[in-house]
Amino acid sequence: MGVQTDLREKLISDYAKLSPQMQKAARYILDHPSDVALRSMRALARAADVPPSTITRLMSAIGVETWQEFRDHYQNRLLDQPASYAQRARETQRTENDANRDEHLLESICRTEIDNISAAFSPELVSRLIEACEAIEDARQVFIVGRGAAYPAACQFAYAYRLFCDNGVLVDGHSGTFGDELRGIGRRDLLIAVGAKPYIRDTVRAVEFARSQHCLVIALTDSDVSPIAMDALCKLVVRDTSQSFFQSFTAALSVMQALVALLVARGGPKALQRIAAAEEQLAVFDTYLED
Amino acid sequence: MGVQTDLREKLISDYAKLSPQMQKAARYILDHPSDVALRSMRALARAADVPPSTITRLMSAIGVETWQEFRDHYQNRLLDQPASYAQRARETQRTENDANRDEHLLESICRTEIDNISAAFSPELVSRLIEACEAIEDARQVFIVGRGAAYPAACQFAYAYRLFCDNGVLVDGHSGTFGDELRGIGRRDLLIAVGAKPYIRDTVRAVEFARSQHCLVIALTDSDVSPIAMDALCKLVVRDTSQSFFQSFTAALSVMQALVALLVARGGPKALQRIAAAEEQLAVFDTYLED
DNA sequence: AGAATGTCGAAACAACTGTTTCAAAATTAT
DNA sequence: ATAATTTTGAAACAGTTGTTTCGACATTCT
Repeated sequence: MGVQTDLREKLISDYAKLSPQMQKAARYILDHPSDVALRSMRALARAADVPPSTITRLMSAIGVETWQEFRDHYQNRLLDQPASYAQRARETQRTENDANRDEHLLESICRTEIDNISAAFSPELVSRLIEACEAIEDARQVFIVGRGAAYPAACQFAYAYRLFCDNGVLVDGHSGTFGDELRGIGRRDLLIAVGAKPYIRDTVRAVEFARSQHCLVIALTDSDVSPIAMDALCKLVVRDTSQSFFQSFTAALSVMQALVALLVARGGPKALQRIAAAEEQLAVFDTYLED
Repeated sequence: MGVQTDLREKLISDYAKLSPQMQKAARYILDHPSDVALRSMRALARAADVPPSTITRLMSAIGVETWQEFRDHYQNRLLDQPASYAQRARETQRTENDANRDEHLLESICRTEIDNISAAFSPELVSRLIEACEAIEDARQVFIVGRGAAYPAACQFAYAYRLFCDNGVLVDGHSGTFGDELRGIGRRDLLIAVGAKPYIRDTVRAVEFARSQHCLVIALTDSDVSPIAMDALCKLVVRDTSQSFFQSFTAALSVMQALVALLVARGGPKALQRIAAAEEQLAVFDTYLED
């Protein structure tokens, strides 16, 4: 065969020279290559939020005669690339060098992560999540605490939550001593505490302090008998099983994100409106890069 | 519905009971499964030398409502995805209108998250992860930057990395102006940048600055043409598909954790030794709660 | 300022999609 | 052989496909 240029590479290299709309289309194609092979052009255009004509224009822009040609290329790629499981199995049978030891590790990490996530969305957890939502909606102030490896999950929730509610406080100790942010916590408030074994003193102390002030607690932790979950109104127990030395906080993060999604969904248009306002404010601060 | 019947098996078991023309069609399908996924029904009929109506009749004969359903099944098999989570997610969204709307939402979030994770551990990403590892091992200093919603993922990596390597620097702007930590960055160093659309200016600037100082970049982002991935040594592209308004950083976090696990595994006993030392040091500070 | 250029999306197009209908043909039972 | 039944493919269908066209809009240049 002649010069079989890889259209994907072409798309990347020409990307900068394309018009904004074409970039949008090109980007979607790069991010969803299998859609090109399996779906129709119009369906792809719809998914990429672009009129069909943009796709056609993109074709001629990258020197492809017709969509059919482009699609064929992607279909062949899909067929050439053997089913990944089969491929991996073959590689496994080769001599055990370091490279496929790494691959094995990653594969088993993947499985574990998926297990952790599906466990986190079990029916029981789902109903507890809804309870958690109701508690958050009723709270005056929502404090979020998570130290060490649990900090990212806490942080994630606090960031998203603050985009549509102004009563969220992340207890991270950045403003002086840790726990400073908890001053004034009381009966009508709520503390969301995140942490798994080994439990960090600060987190446990924060929970105990909150309880002493009659503040309700939602615990996102690794066990029903975790010190963080003591006397909690709502215990969100997730797995942190991991192949490596460290615990995995993937499930915890996922649950945090789900909690946010639930709150927004229940908040209705009012919540969306607040998010829009928050984004506008960020735009004023020139936070984002415009296209 | 819930029963994941393999249509191929069904075709074989029912083969004897089919009419001659249908057998002809069934036989072609069994011999050319990828044609089902990639070509149109009429094209398939033409190739099997059978009128289109025979295919339709075959569908109802094996208890399949529509050709679309049949084709979807084969497409998913081609993609090596046991089930089309994304599509089912769409279906659940349609039927939701009741009080169990929350449960439906959570269920579809779960599926999307699992999809994102499995995509993040595809063979291609796995080999890129190993490349990333090598780059990290060779680097003098490792800077990690991630703003906004990407901060937790960056934070996670930095925290874990610091437990067994002392050349990691989290660029978070806590110590004065953002980017201050980048001073002195150079040829032998490495920057790990995390971010998805909408891209935050600070992150892009950090990447550009690093590049200008001839520092290598590893990008953990949502597209090959993301501004963060420009000229990156290694592009770790993960999905951030989400049911809610916000992007999901679950896959990004998971990849970060996997990177740490890989580094530790490759580091051998020396790495474990350093972790032990770090833990001991934390114990001295009375960080953890003992049992 | 106005002209030239590039970009964009709605509409129109013929071709093709998956499906249904119906009468002819082939098979089976009587 | 004749009636009853099944099997078959052409034709018609409404909807969708990929592509082209054209006027509106925005941007750049003079």
